[in-house]
Amino acid sequence: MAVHPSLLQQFALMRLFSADSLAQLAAYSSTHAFAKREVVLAKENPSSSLMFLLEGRLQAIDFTLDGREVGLHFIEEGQYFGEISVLDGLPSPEVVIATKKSQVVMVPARDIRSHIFASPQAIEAITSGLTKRIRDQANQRQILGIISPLQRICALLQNLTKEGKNPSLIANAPTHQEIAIMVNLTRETVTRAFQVLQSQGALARDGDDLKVDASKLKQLAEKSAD
Amino acid sequence: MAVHPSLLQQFALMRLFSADSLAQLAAYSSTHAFAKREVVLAKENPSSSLMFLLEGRLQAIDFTLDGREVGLHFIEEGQYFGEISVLDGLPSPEVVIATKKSQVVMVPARDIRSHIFASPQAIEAITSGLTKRIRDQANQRQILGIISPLQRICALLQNLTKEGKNPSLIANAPTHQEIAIMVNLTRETVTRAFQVLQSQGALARDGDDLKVDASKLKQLAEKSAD
DNA sequence: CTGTCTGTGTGCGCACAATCACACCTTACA
DNA sequence: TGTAAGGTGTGATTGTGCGCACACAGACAG
Repeated sequence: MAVHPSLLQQFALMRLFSADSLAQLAAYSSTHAFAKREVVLAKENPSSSLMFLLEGRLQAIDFTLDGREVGLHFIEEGQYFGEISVLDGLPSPEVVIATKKSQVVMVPARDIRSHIFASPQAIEAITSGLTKRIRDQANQRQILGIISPLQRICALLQNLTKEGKNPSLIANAPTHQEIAIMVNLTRETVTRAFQVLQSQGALARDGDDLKVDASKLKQLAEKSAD
Repeated sequence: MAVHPSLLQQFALMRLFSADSLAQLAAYSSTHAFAKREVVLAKENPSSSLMFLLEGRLQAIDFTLDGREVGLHFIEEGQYFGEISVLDGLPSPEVVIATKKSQVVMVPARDIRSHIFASPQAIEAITSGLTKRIRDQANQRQILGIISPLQRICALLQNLTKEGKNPSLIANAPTHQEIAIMVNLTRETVTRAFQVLQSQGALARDGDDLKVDASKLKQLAEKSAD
């Protein structure tokens, strides 16, 4: 329990609060370590917190009735999550799991909720975070409307390049399986699509990263007929 | 231009504002009529407004690169839409079209935005509206993870019954086509699935409405093997 | 250096939804 | 009342992603 206020200042959202508020929140916050594959946030979780990813990599997922995983989005270092429950007090709409060893800072919902609504800057930041989320989901939904698996994957890869700074590099590339559940495909189909992309020179592996040829990717994304 | 304040009071969100604010907003608001199929809100629309559906029925959709429609959600009488643009000032993430003759009330973004952030009740209502939207989208995404078309349709129908008050009736039932784009199927596949549901007694047409047997639907949704 | 575990590559057959084509039946409105 | 137009029903064909099976490579620990 209790972290140093400077830890919270690592995160853009928290920098919007006064030093007083920060100190107060820091007193109730805590850090937790998660091993790869571990569940960070479950759907039924009643004791909710606003969470910040200090280190590692997470994926928000859900499960269909028949037990299949569906991928919702990735969470990178510095991003926060769990806001939905904090804001409306309902159980989380998604499960968050660690795709690698991770460190998470948790700020209890009951402590931070009032601070958020009390600060004009904070509530603006939170709402614009929510609208971004809605835009991303709509965009992801649009990708699923594409018939061709290869094009779906291209579209997803384009999104991933946009999230990072470097448009020709995807750092800490997700596994084929992680990609597969994002675009409603099986791992095998992703593997096969990657073969094609690599043979076309649109994609290359570089250790944990993926090198991307943005223009070639765009071509393939637009028309698969070849 | 300029509507009567009592018109705005039709909508739950607007009742959170003071009489003064309402009168002010009403002065800048306007109503618009849309024919079936007409575009109510386009993606590029720069002059955004917060919009309220007074009468009729709308569907928020998007288009894939190859020109196919994807369905995002339905908008029923009394609901508002277009908040995303109003809040973050960016273009709309979706296209809204009228699925029947409709009446829409528009309140210009620049006028209402400050009122929203100034009222604690309003901003709470808006954020909980946003979180609901995110939950709905996540749920919809989960449905798309289901392999069996029939089960996908069952899951969607269950959602539609939850939205209305009567759990065994879907009023103003969408067309097969409108359903198809919601769950990534063709119109024909929806037609054929409906045959099955009707033969099982899980579904029955009643003019513009659909009668639903919730328990039978649930059974079918959980296991299609039959 | 051995064993285990996780991620990736690959072949093959089958189920099944997309696609195209057309017929039917309401509804709307000239 | 006639005449579109929009929505629905239906068959035949075909492409193709899924599923399963197994092989292989690298990482990591003991």
